[in-house]
Amino acid sequence: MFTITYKDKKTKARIGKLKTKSGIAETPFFMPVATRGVTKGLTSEELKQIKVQAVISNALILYLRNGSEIIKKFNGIRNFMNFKGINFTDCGGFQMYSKQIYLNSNDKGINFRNPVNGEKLFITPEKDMEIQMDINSDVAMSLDSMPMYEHSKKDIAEATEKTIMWTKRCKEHHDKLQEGIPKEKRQMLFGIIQGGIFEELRKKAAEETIKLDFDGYSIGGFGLGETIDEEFKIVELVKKIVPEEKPVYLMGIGTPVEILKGIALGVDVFDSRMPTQNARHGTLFTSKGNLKITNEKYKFDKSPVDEKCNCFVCRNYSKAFLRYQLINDEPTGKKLATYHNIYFLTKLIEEAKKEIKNGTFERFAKDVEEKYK
RNA sequence: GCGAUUGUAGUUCAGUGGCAGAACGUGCGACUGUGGCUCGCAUAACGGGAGUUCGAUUCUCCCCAUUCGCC
Repeated sequence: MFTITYKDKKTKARIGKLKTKSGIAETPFFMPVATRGVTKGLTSEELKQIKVQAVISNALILYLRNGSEIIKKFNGIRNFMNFKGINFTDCGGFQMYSKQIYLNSNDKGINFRNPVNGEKLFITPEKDMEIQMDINSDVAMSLDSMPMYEHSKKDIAEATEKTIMWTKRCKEHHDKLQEGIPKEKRQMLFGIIQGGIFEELRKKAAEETIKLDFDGYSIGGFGLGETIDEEFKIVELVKKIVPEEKPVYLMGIGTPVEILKGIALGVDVFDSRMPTQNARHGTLFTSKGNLKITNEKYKFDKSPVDEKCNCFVCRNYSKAFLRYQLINDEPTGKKLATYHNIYFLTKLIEEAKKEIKNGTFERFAKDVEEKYK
């Protein structure tokens, strides 16, 4: 299911192949978010053009508007959105972070308010597995209880315990739902490891989760206020516990610097709404660092967003054009900005892989980090 | 020409005899496992002149401009 093909000599970086029922993706890779079955602004054909290998949609959000029910009739999201790469689904535990829909939770599951019709929804680990099976993604996530960064250590410890409990229930129910399905046609399941920035909590969560033998392991709960050092100290710790031959997914992380730091520690999969959201709000990745395209200084600038970028936006459009469309809230401006940011990140990781094969990855990662300071 | 009306940020409008407000715009920033024509901060104004008053953007007069009506 996961094989490592190259290993960096100086860092823990590695290249691998993740084999799913819909095909193979080469790790490490970055997944744009496709929460409702679409990456805002981009068609599946454009994702293919950019060579995006995988996207991640959201089981809970899809369920709220009957998406999972509709998708089931299509035999899965692959047919529904016509994206022929790998489809991940997020369980929706992260939506405990959303004050708009989250109500409360207990040991059995999570109460959400469906904003569409005001209905109360109780999501249990079992229910969540069923929704993700309906969506028929290639890789599903176990349901976790999302701890808030600002919560007390006691609260985070409780959320971590609850997550471990739910993770077990997810695994058992998921196995049951797939009984009789040949292994190569099964949906994979990743277990989410929580624990905040506390080493002993993360350690315990990681140890308990790996006992259940998941197809991969997800590190959740970052990008919410902790420092980069706090974050990667924990990533390093979790990586020491997870067996080397299992893929590791650092959930929600998507800045160029953090992705490269993750790769250096042996993380294989990333996702984030940051590149798409930032694009819509006018912050673009470039080979020289972040560029705020809406700044007045680009008003008459005929040059492309990034001279070194080969994406179709940079080959065909000027900064002035992109700025003008973005400050006027033109959907096409947002689309082009999104295209560029996703292309940039995807390409960055492709370059990182070449550098790993060359044995020059460490230096490459340092250079990029310098530019994003 | 006569009568009336209104002049406050770039725009549309509040308001006050004693520090002048909003919205939108503009500028800058933020955004990390949903999302927003999102969020945060900043910017900037009393048409001109005279008078009354301790003090006028506010009251009075004149001028200029606006809008409406009438000839």
